Amino acid sequence: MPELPEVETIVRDLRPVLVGKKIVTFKVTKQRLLKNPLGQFKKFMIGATIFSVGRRAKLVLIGLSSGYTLLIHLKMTGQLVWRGSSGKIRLGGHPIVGVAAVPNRYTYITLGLAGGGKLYFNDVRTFGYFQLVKSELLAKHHLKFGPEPLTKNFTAAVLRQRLHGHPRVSIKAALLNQAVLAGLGNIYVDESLFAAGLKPSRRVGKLKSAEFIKLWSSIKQILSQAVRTRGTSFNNYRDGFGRKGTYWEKRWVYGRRGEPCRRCSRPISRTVLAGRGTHYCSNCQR
DNA sequence: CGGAGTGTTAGTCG
DNA sequence: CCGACTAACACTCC
Repeated sequence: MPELPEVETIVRDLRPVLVGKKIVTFKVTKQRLLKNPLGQFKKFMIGATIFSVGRRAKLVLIGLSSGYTLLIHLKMTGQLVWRGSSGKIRLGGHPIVGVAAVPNRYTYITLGLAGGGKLYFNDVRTFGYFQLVKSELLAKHHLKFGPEPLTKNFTAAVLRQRLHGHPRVSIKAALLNQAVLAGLGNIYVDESLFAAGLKPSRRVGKLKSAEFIKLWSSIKQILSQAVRTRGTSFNNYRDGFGRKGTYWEKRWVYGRRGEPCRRCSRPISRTVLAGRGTHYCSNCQR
């Protein structure tokens, strides 16, 4: 599930309940999900206090008083669920159909917090990971990512400059590349390209100046709308406040193969590009 | 039952 | 450099 808008939603929901809490236990039942030795996690997490919860690209960043930052990548199906001592739940990530309780059979990591709250990491496909990085090295670690599309620094000129190094790549593959631009995934690339009127297979080097500008504004518009609607949810996902992510209902092309285009009524096409299911309108997108 | 498809990313091969 | 493909894994849908 999680692309930029979903991770942003998760981070905003979890921040108020996690900041200021001290970690007292750290339990793992699938060590493959840890990118550092278990001993390091125990050493730098247990006893540490959480002082920040943030996001970079699709990573959740949890700043610790031990001088380390915990990086959590949810990949396809990762989910973070917080349960307070009163039993209140907040969660973010992929909904697991029919599995509402935590912990459950997909819970692989549990953080115990002072005061009785717990943070659970569930992951059906187990592609996600936890990684500890020294906070002072975080900036260096983040160099591999392109700019954040919802910040002021992200101008049309920046987008053009980032894409410039990949002239022969399809615009879809380029936008999926986190080194070009951080945070877009399969859904929002398809949606942004529809909004920009660009065929996903268009080569970056063939885009005109006006098309870069249209693409830039489309990316910003689609992503900010998705953040406002708390992201996209398949199935019956609900967040900890009982609300749904509703971008799914607003989508233009993703997952609409064969359905009439909302703009011109011709059927939405689906192909495979850059190894991903790709949805577009062959009439509205050129 | 079998095959296609699923929100990510790192890696290999040609 | 670049894209096609695969692998990591578990599950749903048709």
